[in-house]
Amino acid sequence: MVRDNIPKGHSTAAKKRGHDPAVVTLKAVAEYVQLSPGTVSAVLNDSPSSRHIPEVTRKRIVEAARHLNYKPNFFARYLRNKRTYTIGIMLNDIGSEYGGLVISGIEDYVRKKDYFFITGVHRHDPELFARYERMLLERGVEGVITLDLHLPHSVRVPTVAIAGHHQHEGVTNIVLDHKCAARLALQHLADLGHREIAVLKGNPVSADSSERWQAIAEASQSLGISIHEDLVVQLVSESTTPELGYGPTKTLLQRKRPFTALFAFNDISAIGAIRAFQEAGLRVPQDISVIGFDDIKSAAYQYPSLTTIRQPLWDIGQTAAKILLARIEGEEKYPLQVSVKPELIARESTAKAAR
Amino acid sequence: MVRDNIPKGHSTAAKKRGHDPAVVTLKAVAEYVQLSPGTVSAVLNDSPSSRHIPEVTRKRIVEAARHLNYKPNFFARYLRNKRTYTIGIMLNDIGSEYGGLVISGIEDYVRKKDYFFITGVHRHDPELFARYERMLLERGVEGVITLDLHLPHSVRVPTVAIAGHHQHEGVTNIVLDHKCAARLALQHLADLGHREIAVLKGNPVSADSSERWQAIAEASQSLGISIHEDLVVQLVSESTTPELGYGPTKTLLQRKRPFTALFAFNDISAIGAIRAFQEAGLRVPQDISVIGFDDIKSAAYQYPSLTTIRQPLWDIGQTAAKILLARIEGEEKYPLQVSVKPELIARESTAKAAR
DNA sequence: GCGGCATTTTGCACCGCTTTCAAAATTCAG
DNA sequence: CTGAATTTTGAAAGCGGTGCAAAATGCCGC
Repeated sequence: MVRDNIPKGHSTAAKKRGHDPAVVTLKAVAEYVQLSPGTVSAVLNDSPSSRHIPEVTRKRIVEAARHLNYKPNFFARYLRNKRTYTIGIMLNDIGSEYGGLVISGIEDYVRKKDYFFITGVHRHDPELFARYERMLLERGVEGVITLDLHLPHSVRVPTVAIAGHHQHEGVTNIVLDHKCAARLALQHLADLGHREIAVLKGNPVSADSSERWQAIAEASQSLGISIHEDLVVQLVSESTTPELGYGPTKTLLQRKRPFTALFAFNDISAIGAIRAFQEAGLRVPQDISVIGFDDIKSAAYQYPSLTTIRQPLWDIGQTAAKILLARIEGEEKYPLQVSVKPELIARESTAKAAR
Repeated sequence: MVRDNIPKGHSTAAKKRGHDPAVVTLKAVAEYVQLSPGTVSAVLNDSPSSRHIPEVTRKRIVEAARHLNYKPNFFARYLRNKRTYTIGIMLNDIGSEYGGLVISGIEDYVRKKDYFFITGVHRHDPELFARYERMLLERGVEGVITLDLHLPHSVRVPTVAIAGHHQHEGVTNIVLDHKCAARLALQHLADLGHREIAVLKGNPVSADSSERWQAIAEASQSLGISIHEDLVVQLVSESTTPELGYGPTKTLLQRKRPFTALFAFNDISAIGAIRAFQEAGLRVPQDISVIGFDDIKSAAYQYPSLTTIRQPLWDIGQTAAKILLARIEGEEKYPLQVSVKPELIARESTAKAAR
């Protein structure tokens, strides 16, 4: 497996512990231009106290800094300024399309504002959450965005909770309009003639599970569709792969209660559900219609392509970042809650009810 | 959309610039126990110089620290120790299953060792790479793992390049045995009677593209299968969704040259390809066999489930982390290259050739 | 009661940068 | 040519820790 080893002439971590002459400090620049560090610092930061520094000196300093390739030490600088221009993102898992889309929206915005982000992976485990919360704060994040998390308490920096439902001090919740989502989905199924509808209910550790289920229950009532308890299955896995929906759908089929449509908790579980149906010899959508949730990119490329309730995930990320950075930059007003609208994306996985 | 705004009594970033009395410093602990900061530091770090500190004092200090909830300031500490216990991960995109699996392997290992990781998102864009390289180094990463990247130069900290093919100073490359992979895939197809095989060739920005194609070309030769140039399509999108393979497969079909099997660059493009085939009225695997690459979790839940060449992605992440942390902890020997073996996972998307 | 040794504890310099304040240098009015 | 006004620069404190040389304290026997 291993092809080759070579010994290196110098150690790495050990080396750094002393003074590394390769790294250019402010003092080095100051010596180079024969001025004091204070003056150099003032010029390079264009600080108010540098108002009176003559143009020639200024230019001399700037050029020396460039020439020596001076990079201010991030840590030393923090010690004075208490700024890191960094936000923390607390998410379930790094490999899911859901999280990927949201982060992409966040990244795009914070990059434009010259901020950086670091991630903590909670995996819905309170201990992991606590660990990463500590690490993010230790590293000076100036704000936090959480994804799909029941925040146990408010964090000591400004926070935006995507899919957050508990109102903590200092936290903005960004939530989808679940009532609307449920209505869109169930109306769509009802219009196609479905009356016996099964539901994959989210794992309680997922932040949206309870609200979404609530909304489905209400909407089904008002549409006069009753959802039999035998047709409701709770997702139990914490996987972010189709496995999430595969097992529970098998369970559902075992119950032998007939149904013509399935409303899955999200697209990824819908994909697993379709797999389970097809293994059972049921065709989607001819025998069973399936509707997902989220509209991840893959949904459109499944066969059959997935009808789903779209969440504007990228925009949600963007919005979260925008609100957070505004607060970090001193804005004192912030929304307690931002509600976003879902959209029905009708594709191939839903069709007229068989009967 | 916005539900409510409230004004806050105090600003955030501004507040931090002064001295925040809420945060417990070493000095505060020292005052509390009526000892000097030096003594407290020595005890809390269990440093060699604390040898002579009596057990009672030691206990008193430790308890005070716990009681006051003292947390050493990460930045101040760095300034002395030059340690961050943090590695950087440079990856294409945060929402892909491929990257997710690798990171999961990395995370698992570094967490056990009490390290932390921060990510940079290069999106195969040299400018973005440079930007995030700077930011990671600025923030004191002690090592870097790159994923699916043509590293333009060696980094000034220990580096492990997953799917790295260029030998840079101080870099360990972890590579898959592509010859073996190509042989496994083509032999499998040949055994099923396929002779006209199409290939989705990776986008050149992907690190493995060239080696993989090379290996396929060689293996096909030695198996006596010739791959016609009309049956080779280059992936051009930089998407990490099935879209990646969908368009190119349409192109392939337009060329009208018959084939019975497709070897996709990876699973995600294979999924897009299958979609394209099915839209064209071609059944997989009855009309066309499709084989993917990577064995991401979703592969098993597609319909048809995907035959693929498995890369042990989680293990690769784990191995990368292990090698990197060993170097950071002072190990001077390290492998220049680690080669890992692929595996054929035969599922439903491949079958006997139609003719 | 005191020197001498061992045990505890304390200053202090430094990591690299920012910022204030005062001093030095220069210019200018009279 | 003097003194004030203005421009330019430097010295120093401090952010929060670490680590070491040196000081303070305690304890022993004589």
